[in-house]
Amino acid sequence: MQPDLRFPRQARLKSRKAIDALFQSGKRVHTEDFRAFYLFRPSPGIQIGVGAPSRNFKKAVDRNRVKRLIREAYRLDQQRWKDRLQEKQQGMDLFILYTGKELPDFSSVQKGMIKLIDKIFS
RNA sequence: GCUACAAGCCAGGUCAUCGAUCCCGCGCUUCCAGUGGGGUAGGAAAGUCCGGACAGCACAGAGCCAUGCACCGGUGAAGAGCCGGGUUCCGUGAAAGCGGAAACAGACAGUGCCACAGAAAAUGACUACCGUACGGGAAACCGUCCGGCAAAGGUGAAAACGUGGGGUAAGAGCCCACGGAGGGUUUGGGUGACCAGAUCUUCGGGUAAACCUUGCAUGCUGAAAUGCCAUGUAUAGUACCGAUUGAGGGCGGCUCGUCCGAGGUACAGGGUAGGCAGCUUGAGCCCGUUGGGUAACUAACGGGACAGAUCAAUGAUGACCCUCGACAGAAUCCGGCUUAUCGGCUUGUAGCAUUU
RNA sequence: GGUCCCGUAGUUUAAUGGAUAAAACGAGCGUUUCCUAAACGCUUGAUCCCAGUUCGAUUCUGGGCGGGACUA
Repeated sequence: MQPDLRFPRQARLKSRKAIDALFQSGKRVHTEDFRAFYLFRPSPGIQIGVGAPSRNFKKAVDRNRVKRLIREAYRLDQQRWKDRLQEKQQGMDLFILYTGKELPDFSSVQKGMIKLIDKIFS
């Protein structure tokens, strides 16, 4: 069966308030190139936001590129996240920051995301 | 054909799969899910350096301050932009000319400053030159005092109109000729800056991106503006000021005028920070034809295309082709300027080579 | 998005338009000590970049680059 690869507005972290709360009280996890803030909540579903610091990427073009790669990697692999959440019977808010200094390519972002999942759910 | 310069233009393409956002249609009337179609980064989107539109501030008054601009004409909504012209300077040249550059009002309104060097850096006098007197000496001449003078010397970034002649004790725009510069009056040409000339007069630098003077202009704040809806709290506490004897405020500052005016300021603390409008089609842009203008630009007609997100879309992956892809990402919108930029195309100018 | 400020040795500060750019701390070397510290002496090293104004710019003007603050 064809997996659902859509990435509608509801799946994104939309509220500034929610983002502030996530940064204030969410848990954080690091891998070598990523940092994730996350917060489990009882209501089902997942909302995700992405970011790239202007400290590491001075040009807006590069920041856009990084954010697009992360978003795309999540979109194509979102079933993996949903399955894990299904096991825990919870929903979550998630914010992923790219903290590496070099502009990544798509496959390295994909690998990094898989490491993140393992770290968060282990 | 190659090279250099200038101006203008383009800013990899195609296919497949999976997405995002906006608009239109279908969907059950609306909404939602779903579904079909279409649009979706730039020449600089950048810097925020100028100029506006738009919005708000009760009216947007007077004076002073402050700020900005600074040859003339045109263009345009406007400008520190653009176009044309003038002047000055630079390059080239025998010259005519050609090419380039310029924050280009005033140093004859006033004040300040000009290191080192030099006598002196602005009513100049060290050496030198000249004269009288006195002293010495046979004389040439030397010394001292007083006076004259500003040609010569050296210093410096800059030294007191230049050259030649007359003149004189020695000299000097002191006088004359030619030339240069400033000011007044005036004639002709030009819309004007200015140019050409006449006449009188003056001749001691530089610096205004030093203060300043003159002329002109400017109300301020910026889409986190602003309007509306929703949610929520505390109409509470402490201190000071004030209520017609007026606190405080009225969007650069001060003063005056005028208007509003019953609350204001500080401390501590509490709450909200969600949505809609503004928001994308406008003094618009591009192409073509004709007309006007040296040009910038403009008029008429015909045709064409227009991103609209709001935690923030405009993308990802794969394949193929080629010249192997630079700088770079909209956030209210326009007109300019500046800066970044791989490669390519067109036109013009100059030089070189080749062919006829 | 908007408004504003600042760039001087490795760091923190100075310097009327006059250049040999000053000081403290630091760093390096030396003296002293059995060794270290302290002390003393010596040395090192800078005006963010490009133009312009001026005889002459750290300073004045324009442009660029970099950093920072404020703003519902």
